[in-house]
Amino acid sequence: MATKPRKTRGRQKVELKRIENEDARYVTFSKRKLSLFKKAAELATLCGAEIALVVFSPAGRPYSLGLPTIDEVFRRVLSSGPAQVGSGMAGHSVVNPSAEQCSEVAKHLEQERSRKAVLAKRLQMAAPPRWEGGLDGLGWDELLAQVKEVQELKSKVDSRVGEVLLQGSSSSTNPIATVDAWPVGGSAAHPQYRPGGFVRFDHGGW
Amino acid sequence: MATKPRKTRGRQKVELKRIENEDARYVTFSKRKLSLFKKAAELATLCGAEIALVVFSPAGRPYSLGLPTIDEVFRRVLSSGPAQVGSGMAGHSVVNPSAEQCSEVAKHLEQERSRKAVLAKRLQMAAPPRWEGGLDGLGWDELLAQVKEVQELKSKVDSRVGEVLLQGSSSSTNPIATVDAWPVGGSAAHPQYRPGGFVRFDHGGW
DNA sequence: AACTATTTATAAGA
DNA sequence: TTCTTATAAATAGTT
Repeated sequence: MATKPRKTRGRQKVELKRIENEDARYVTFSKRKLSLFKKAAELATLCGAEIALVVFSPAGRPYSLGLPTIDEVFRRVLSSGPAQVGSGMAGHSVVNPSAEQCSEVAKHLEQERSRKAVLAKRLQMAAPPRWEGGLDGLGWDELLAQVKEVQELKSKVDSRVGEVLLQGSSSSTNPIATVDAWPVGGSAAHPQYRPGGFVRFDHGGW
Repeated sequence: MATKPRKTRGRQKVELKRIENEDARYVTFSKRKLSLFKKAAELATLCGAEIALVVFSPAGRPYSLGLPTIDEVFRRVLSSGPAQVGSGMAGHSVVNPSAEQCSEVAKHLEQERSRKAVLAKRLQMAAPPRWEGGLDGLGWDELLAQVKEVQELKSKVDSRVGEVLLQGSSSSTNPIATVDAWPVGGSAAHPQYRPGGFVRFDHGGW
């Protein structure tokens, strides 16, 4: 009988060098970024590891993930116990922090919050910073600060994204969330919150 | 004939929750951390993405990866062109930065260097910071600063680690490098540089 | 640390 | 971009 005509060649072994074809590079970036975040989230959940991950797309768009949440780290510092990190954010116990500790943390949180507000506005006003061009005027400290701010701004949603990524197991028909660190266009790319489900961000292609 | 006695049960589907058995958790952490870093390095190489990744082990040991190098980012900012990131650090062209830009960057680098020296010493003196306990006295800013410093301190070696990870393809018999963000014991865990090869860090088991 | 049987990730193609 | 399919890789459980 005739040789069976394969529908695809299956996964091909790929050379570890820059993908020159732009379309292919974009597609690969999207796919691999997603699974990288997924793997990171899995590592955090399975092993109780803390993870911070920032990825800049070839076009300069930032994506970030932070586990656990900033606030959660705070609680852990307060409780200063061995504290379970493992199963996501669930089941964490705060062991009666002293009044002094509380005010200390409250102060920090307050500072962070106001700084966030300022920077959030600034980021919305300014064109999205890119690695390609437009960074000439910035010093290293400013670059780092910007990355840091992005992480902070996104930490909350990111932690939820982490949960979502973990839910989306092998057989996922679910849409899986990715994070766009800041609004890309003027209005088209705002995050869409879904009450009972997960947080999804449009990221304008990639 | 008799049923073939399987040597192993093969890979088992695993539940996405904290691994309670300590030994298994450590082993899994080691394995998965390695491949996470590998995947990150691959994404950077294949798609020209910039990546920063920090992982705290369940015991609080930090591992980090930064692609490309801090210095490289600097050069890219200077040249402010589209700049190729793809194939690692190779083939990058600096397009004649102005004298003003040079001194600007030199200043920043100088600052970073002195801060590094100070913090490197401090980190060596102090017990390795852990998420579990011992962080009560630190504010959020200090925590972040510490993570940041770690990233900076390791950026150079990390970029090399990235290269090594990429070389170690499927059939790797090569030892593969991991990064320990700071010396663990008093003297036992210093990085071992190998001129022509790669950088390897002992990380005390995991 | 090495070994396999399986599960996952993914390169191509549609 | 999303779905499919064949194959490359990652990895859980053992030794």
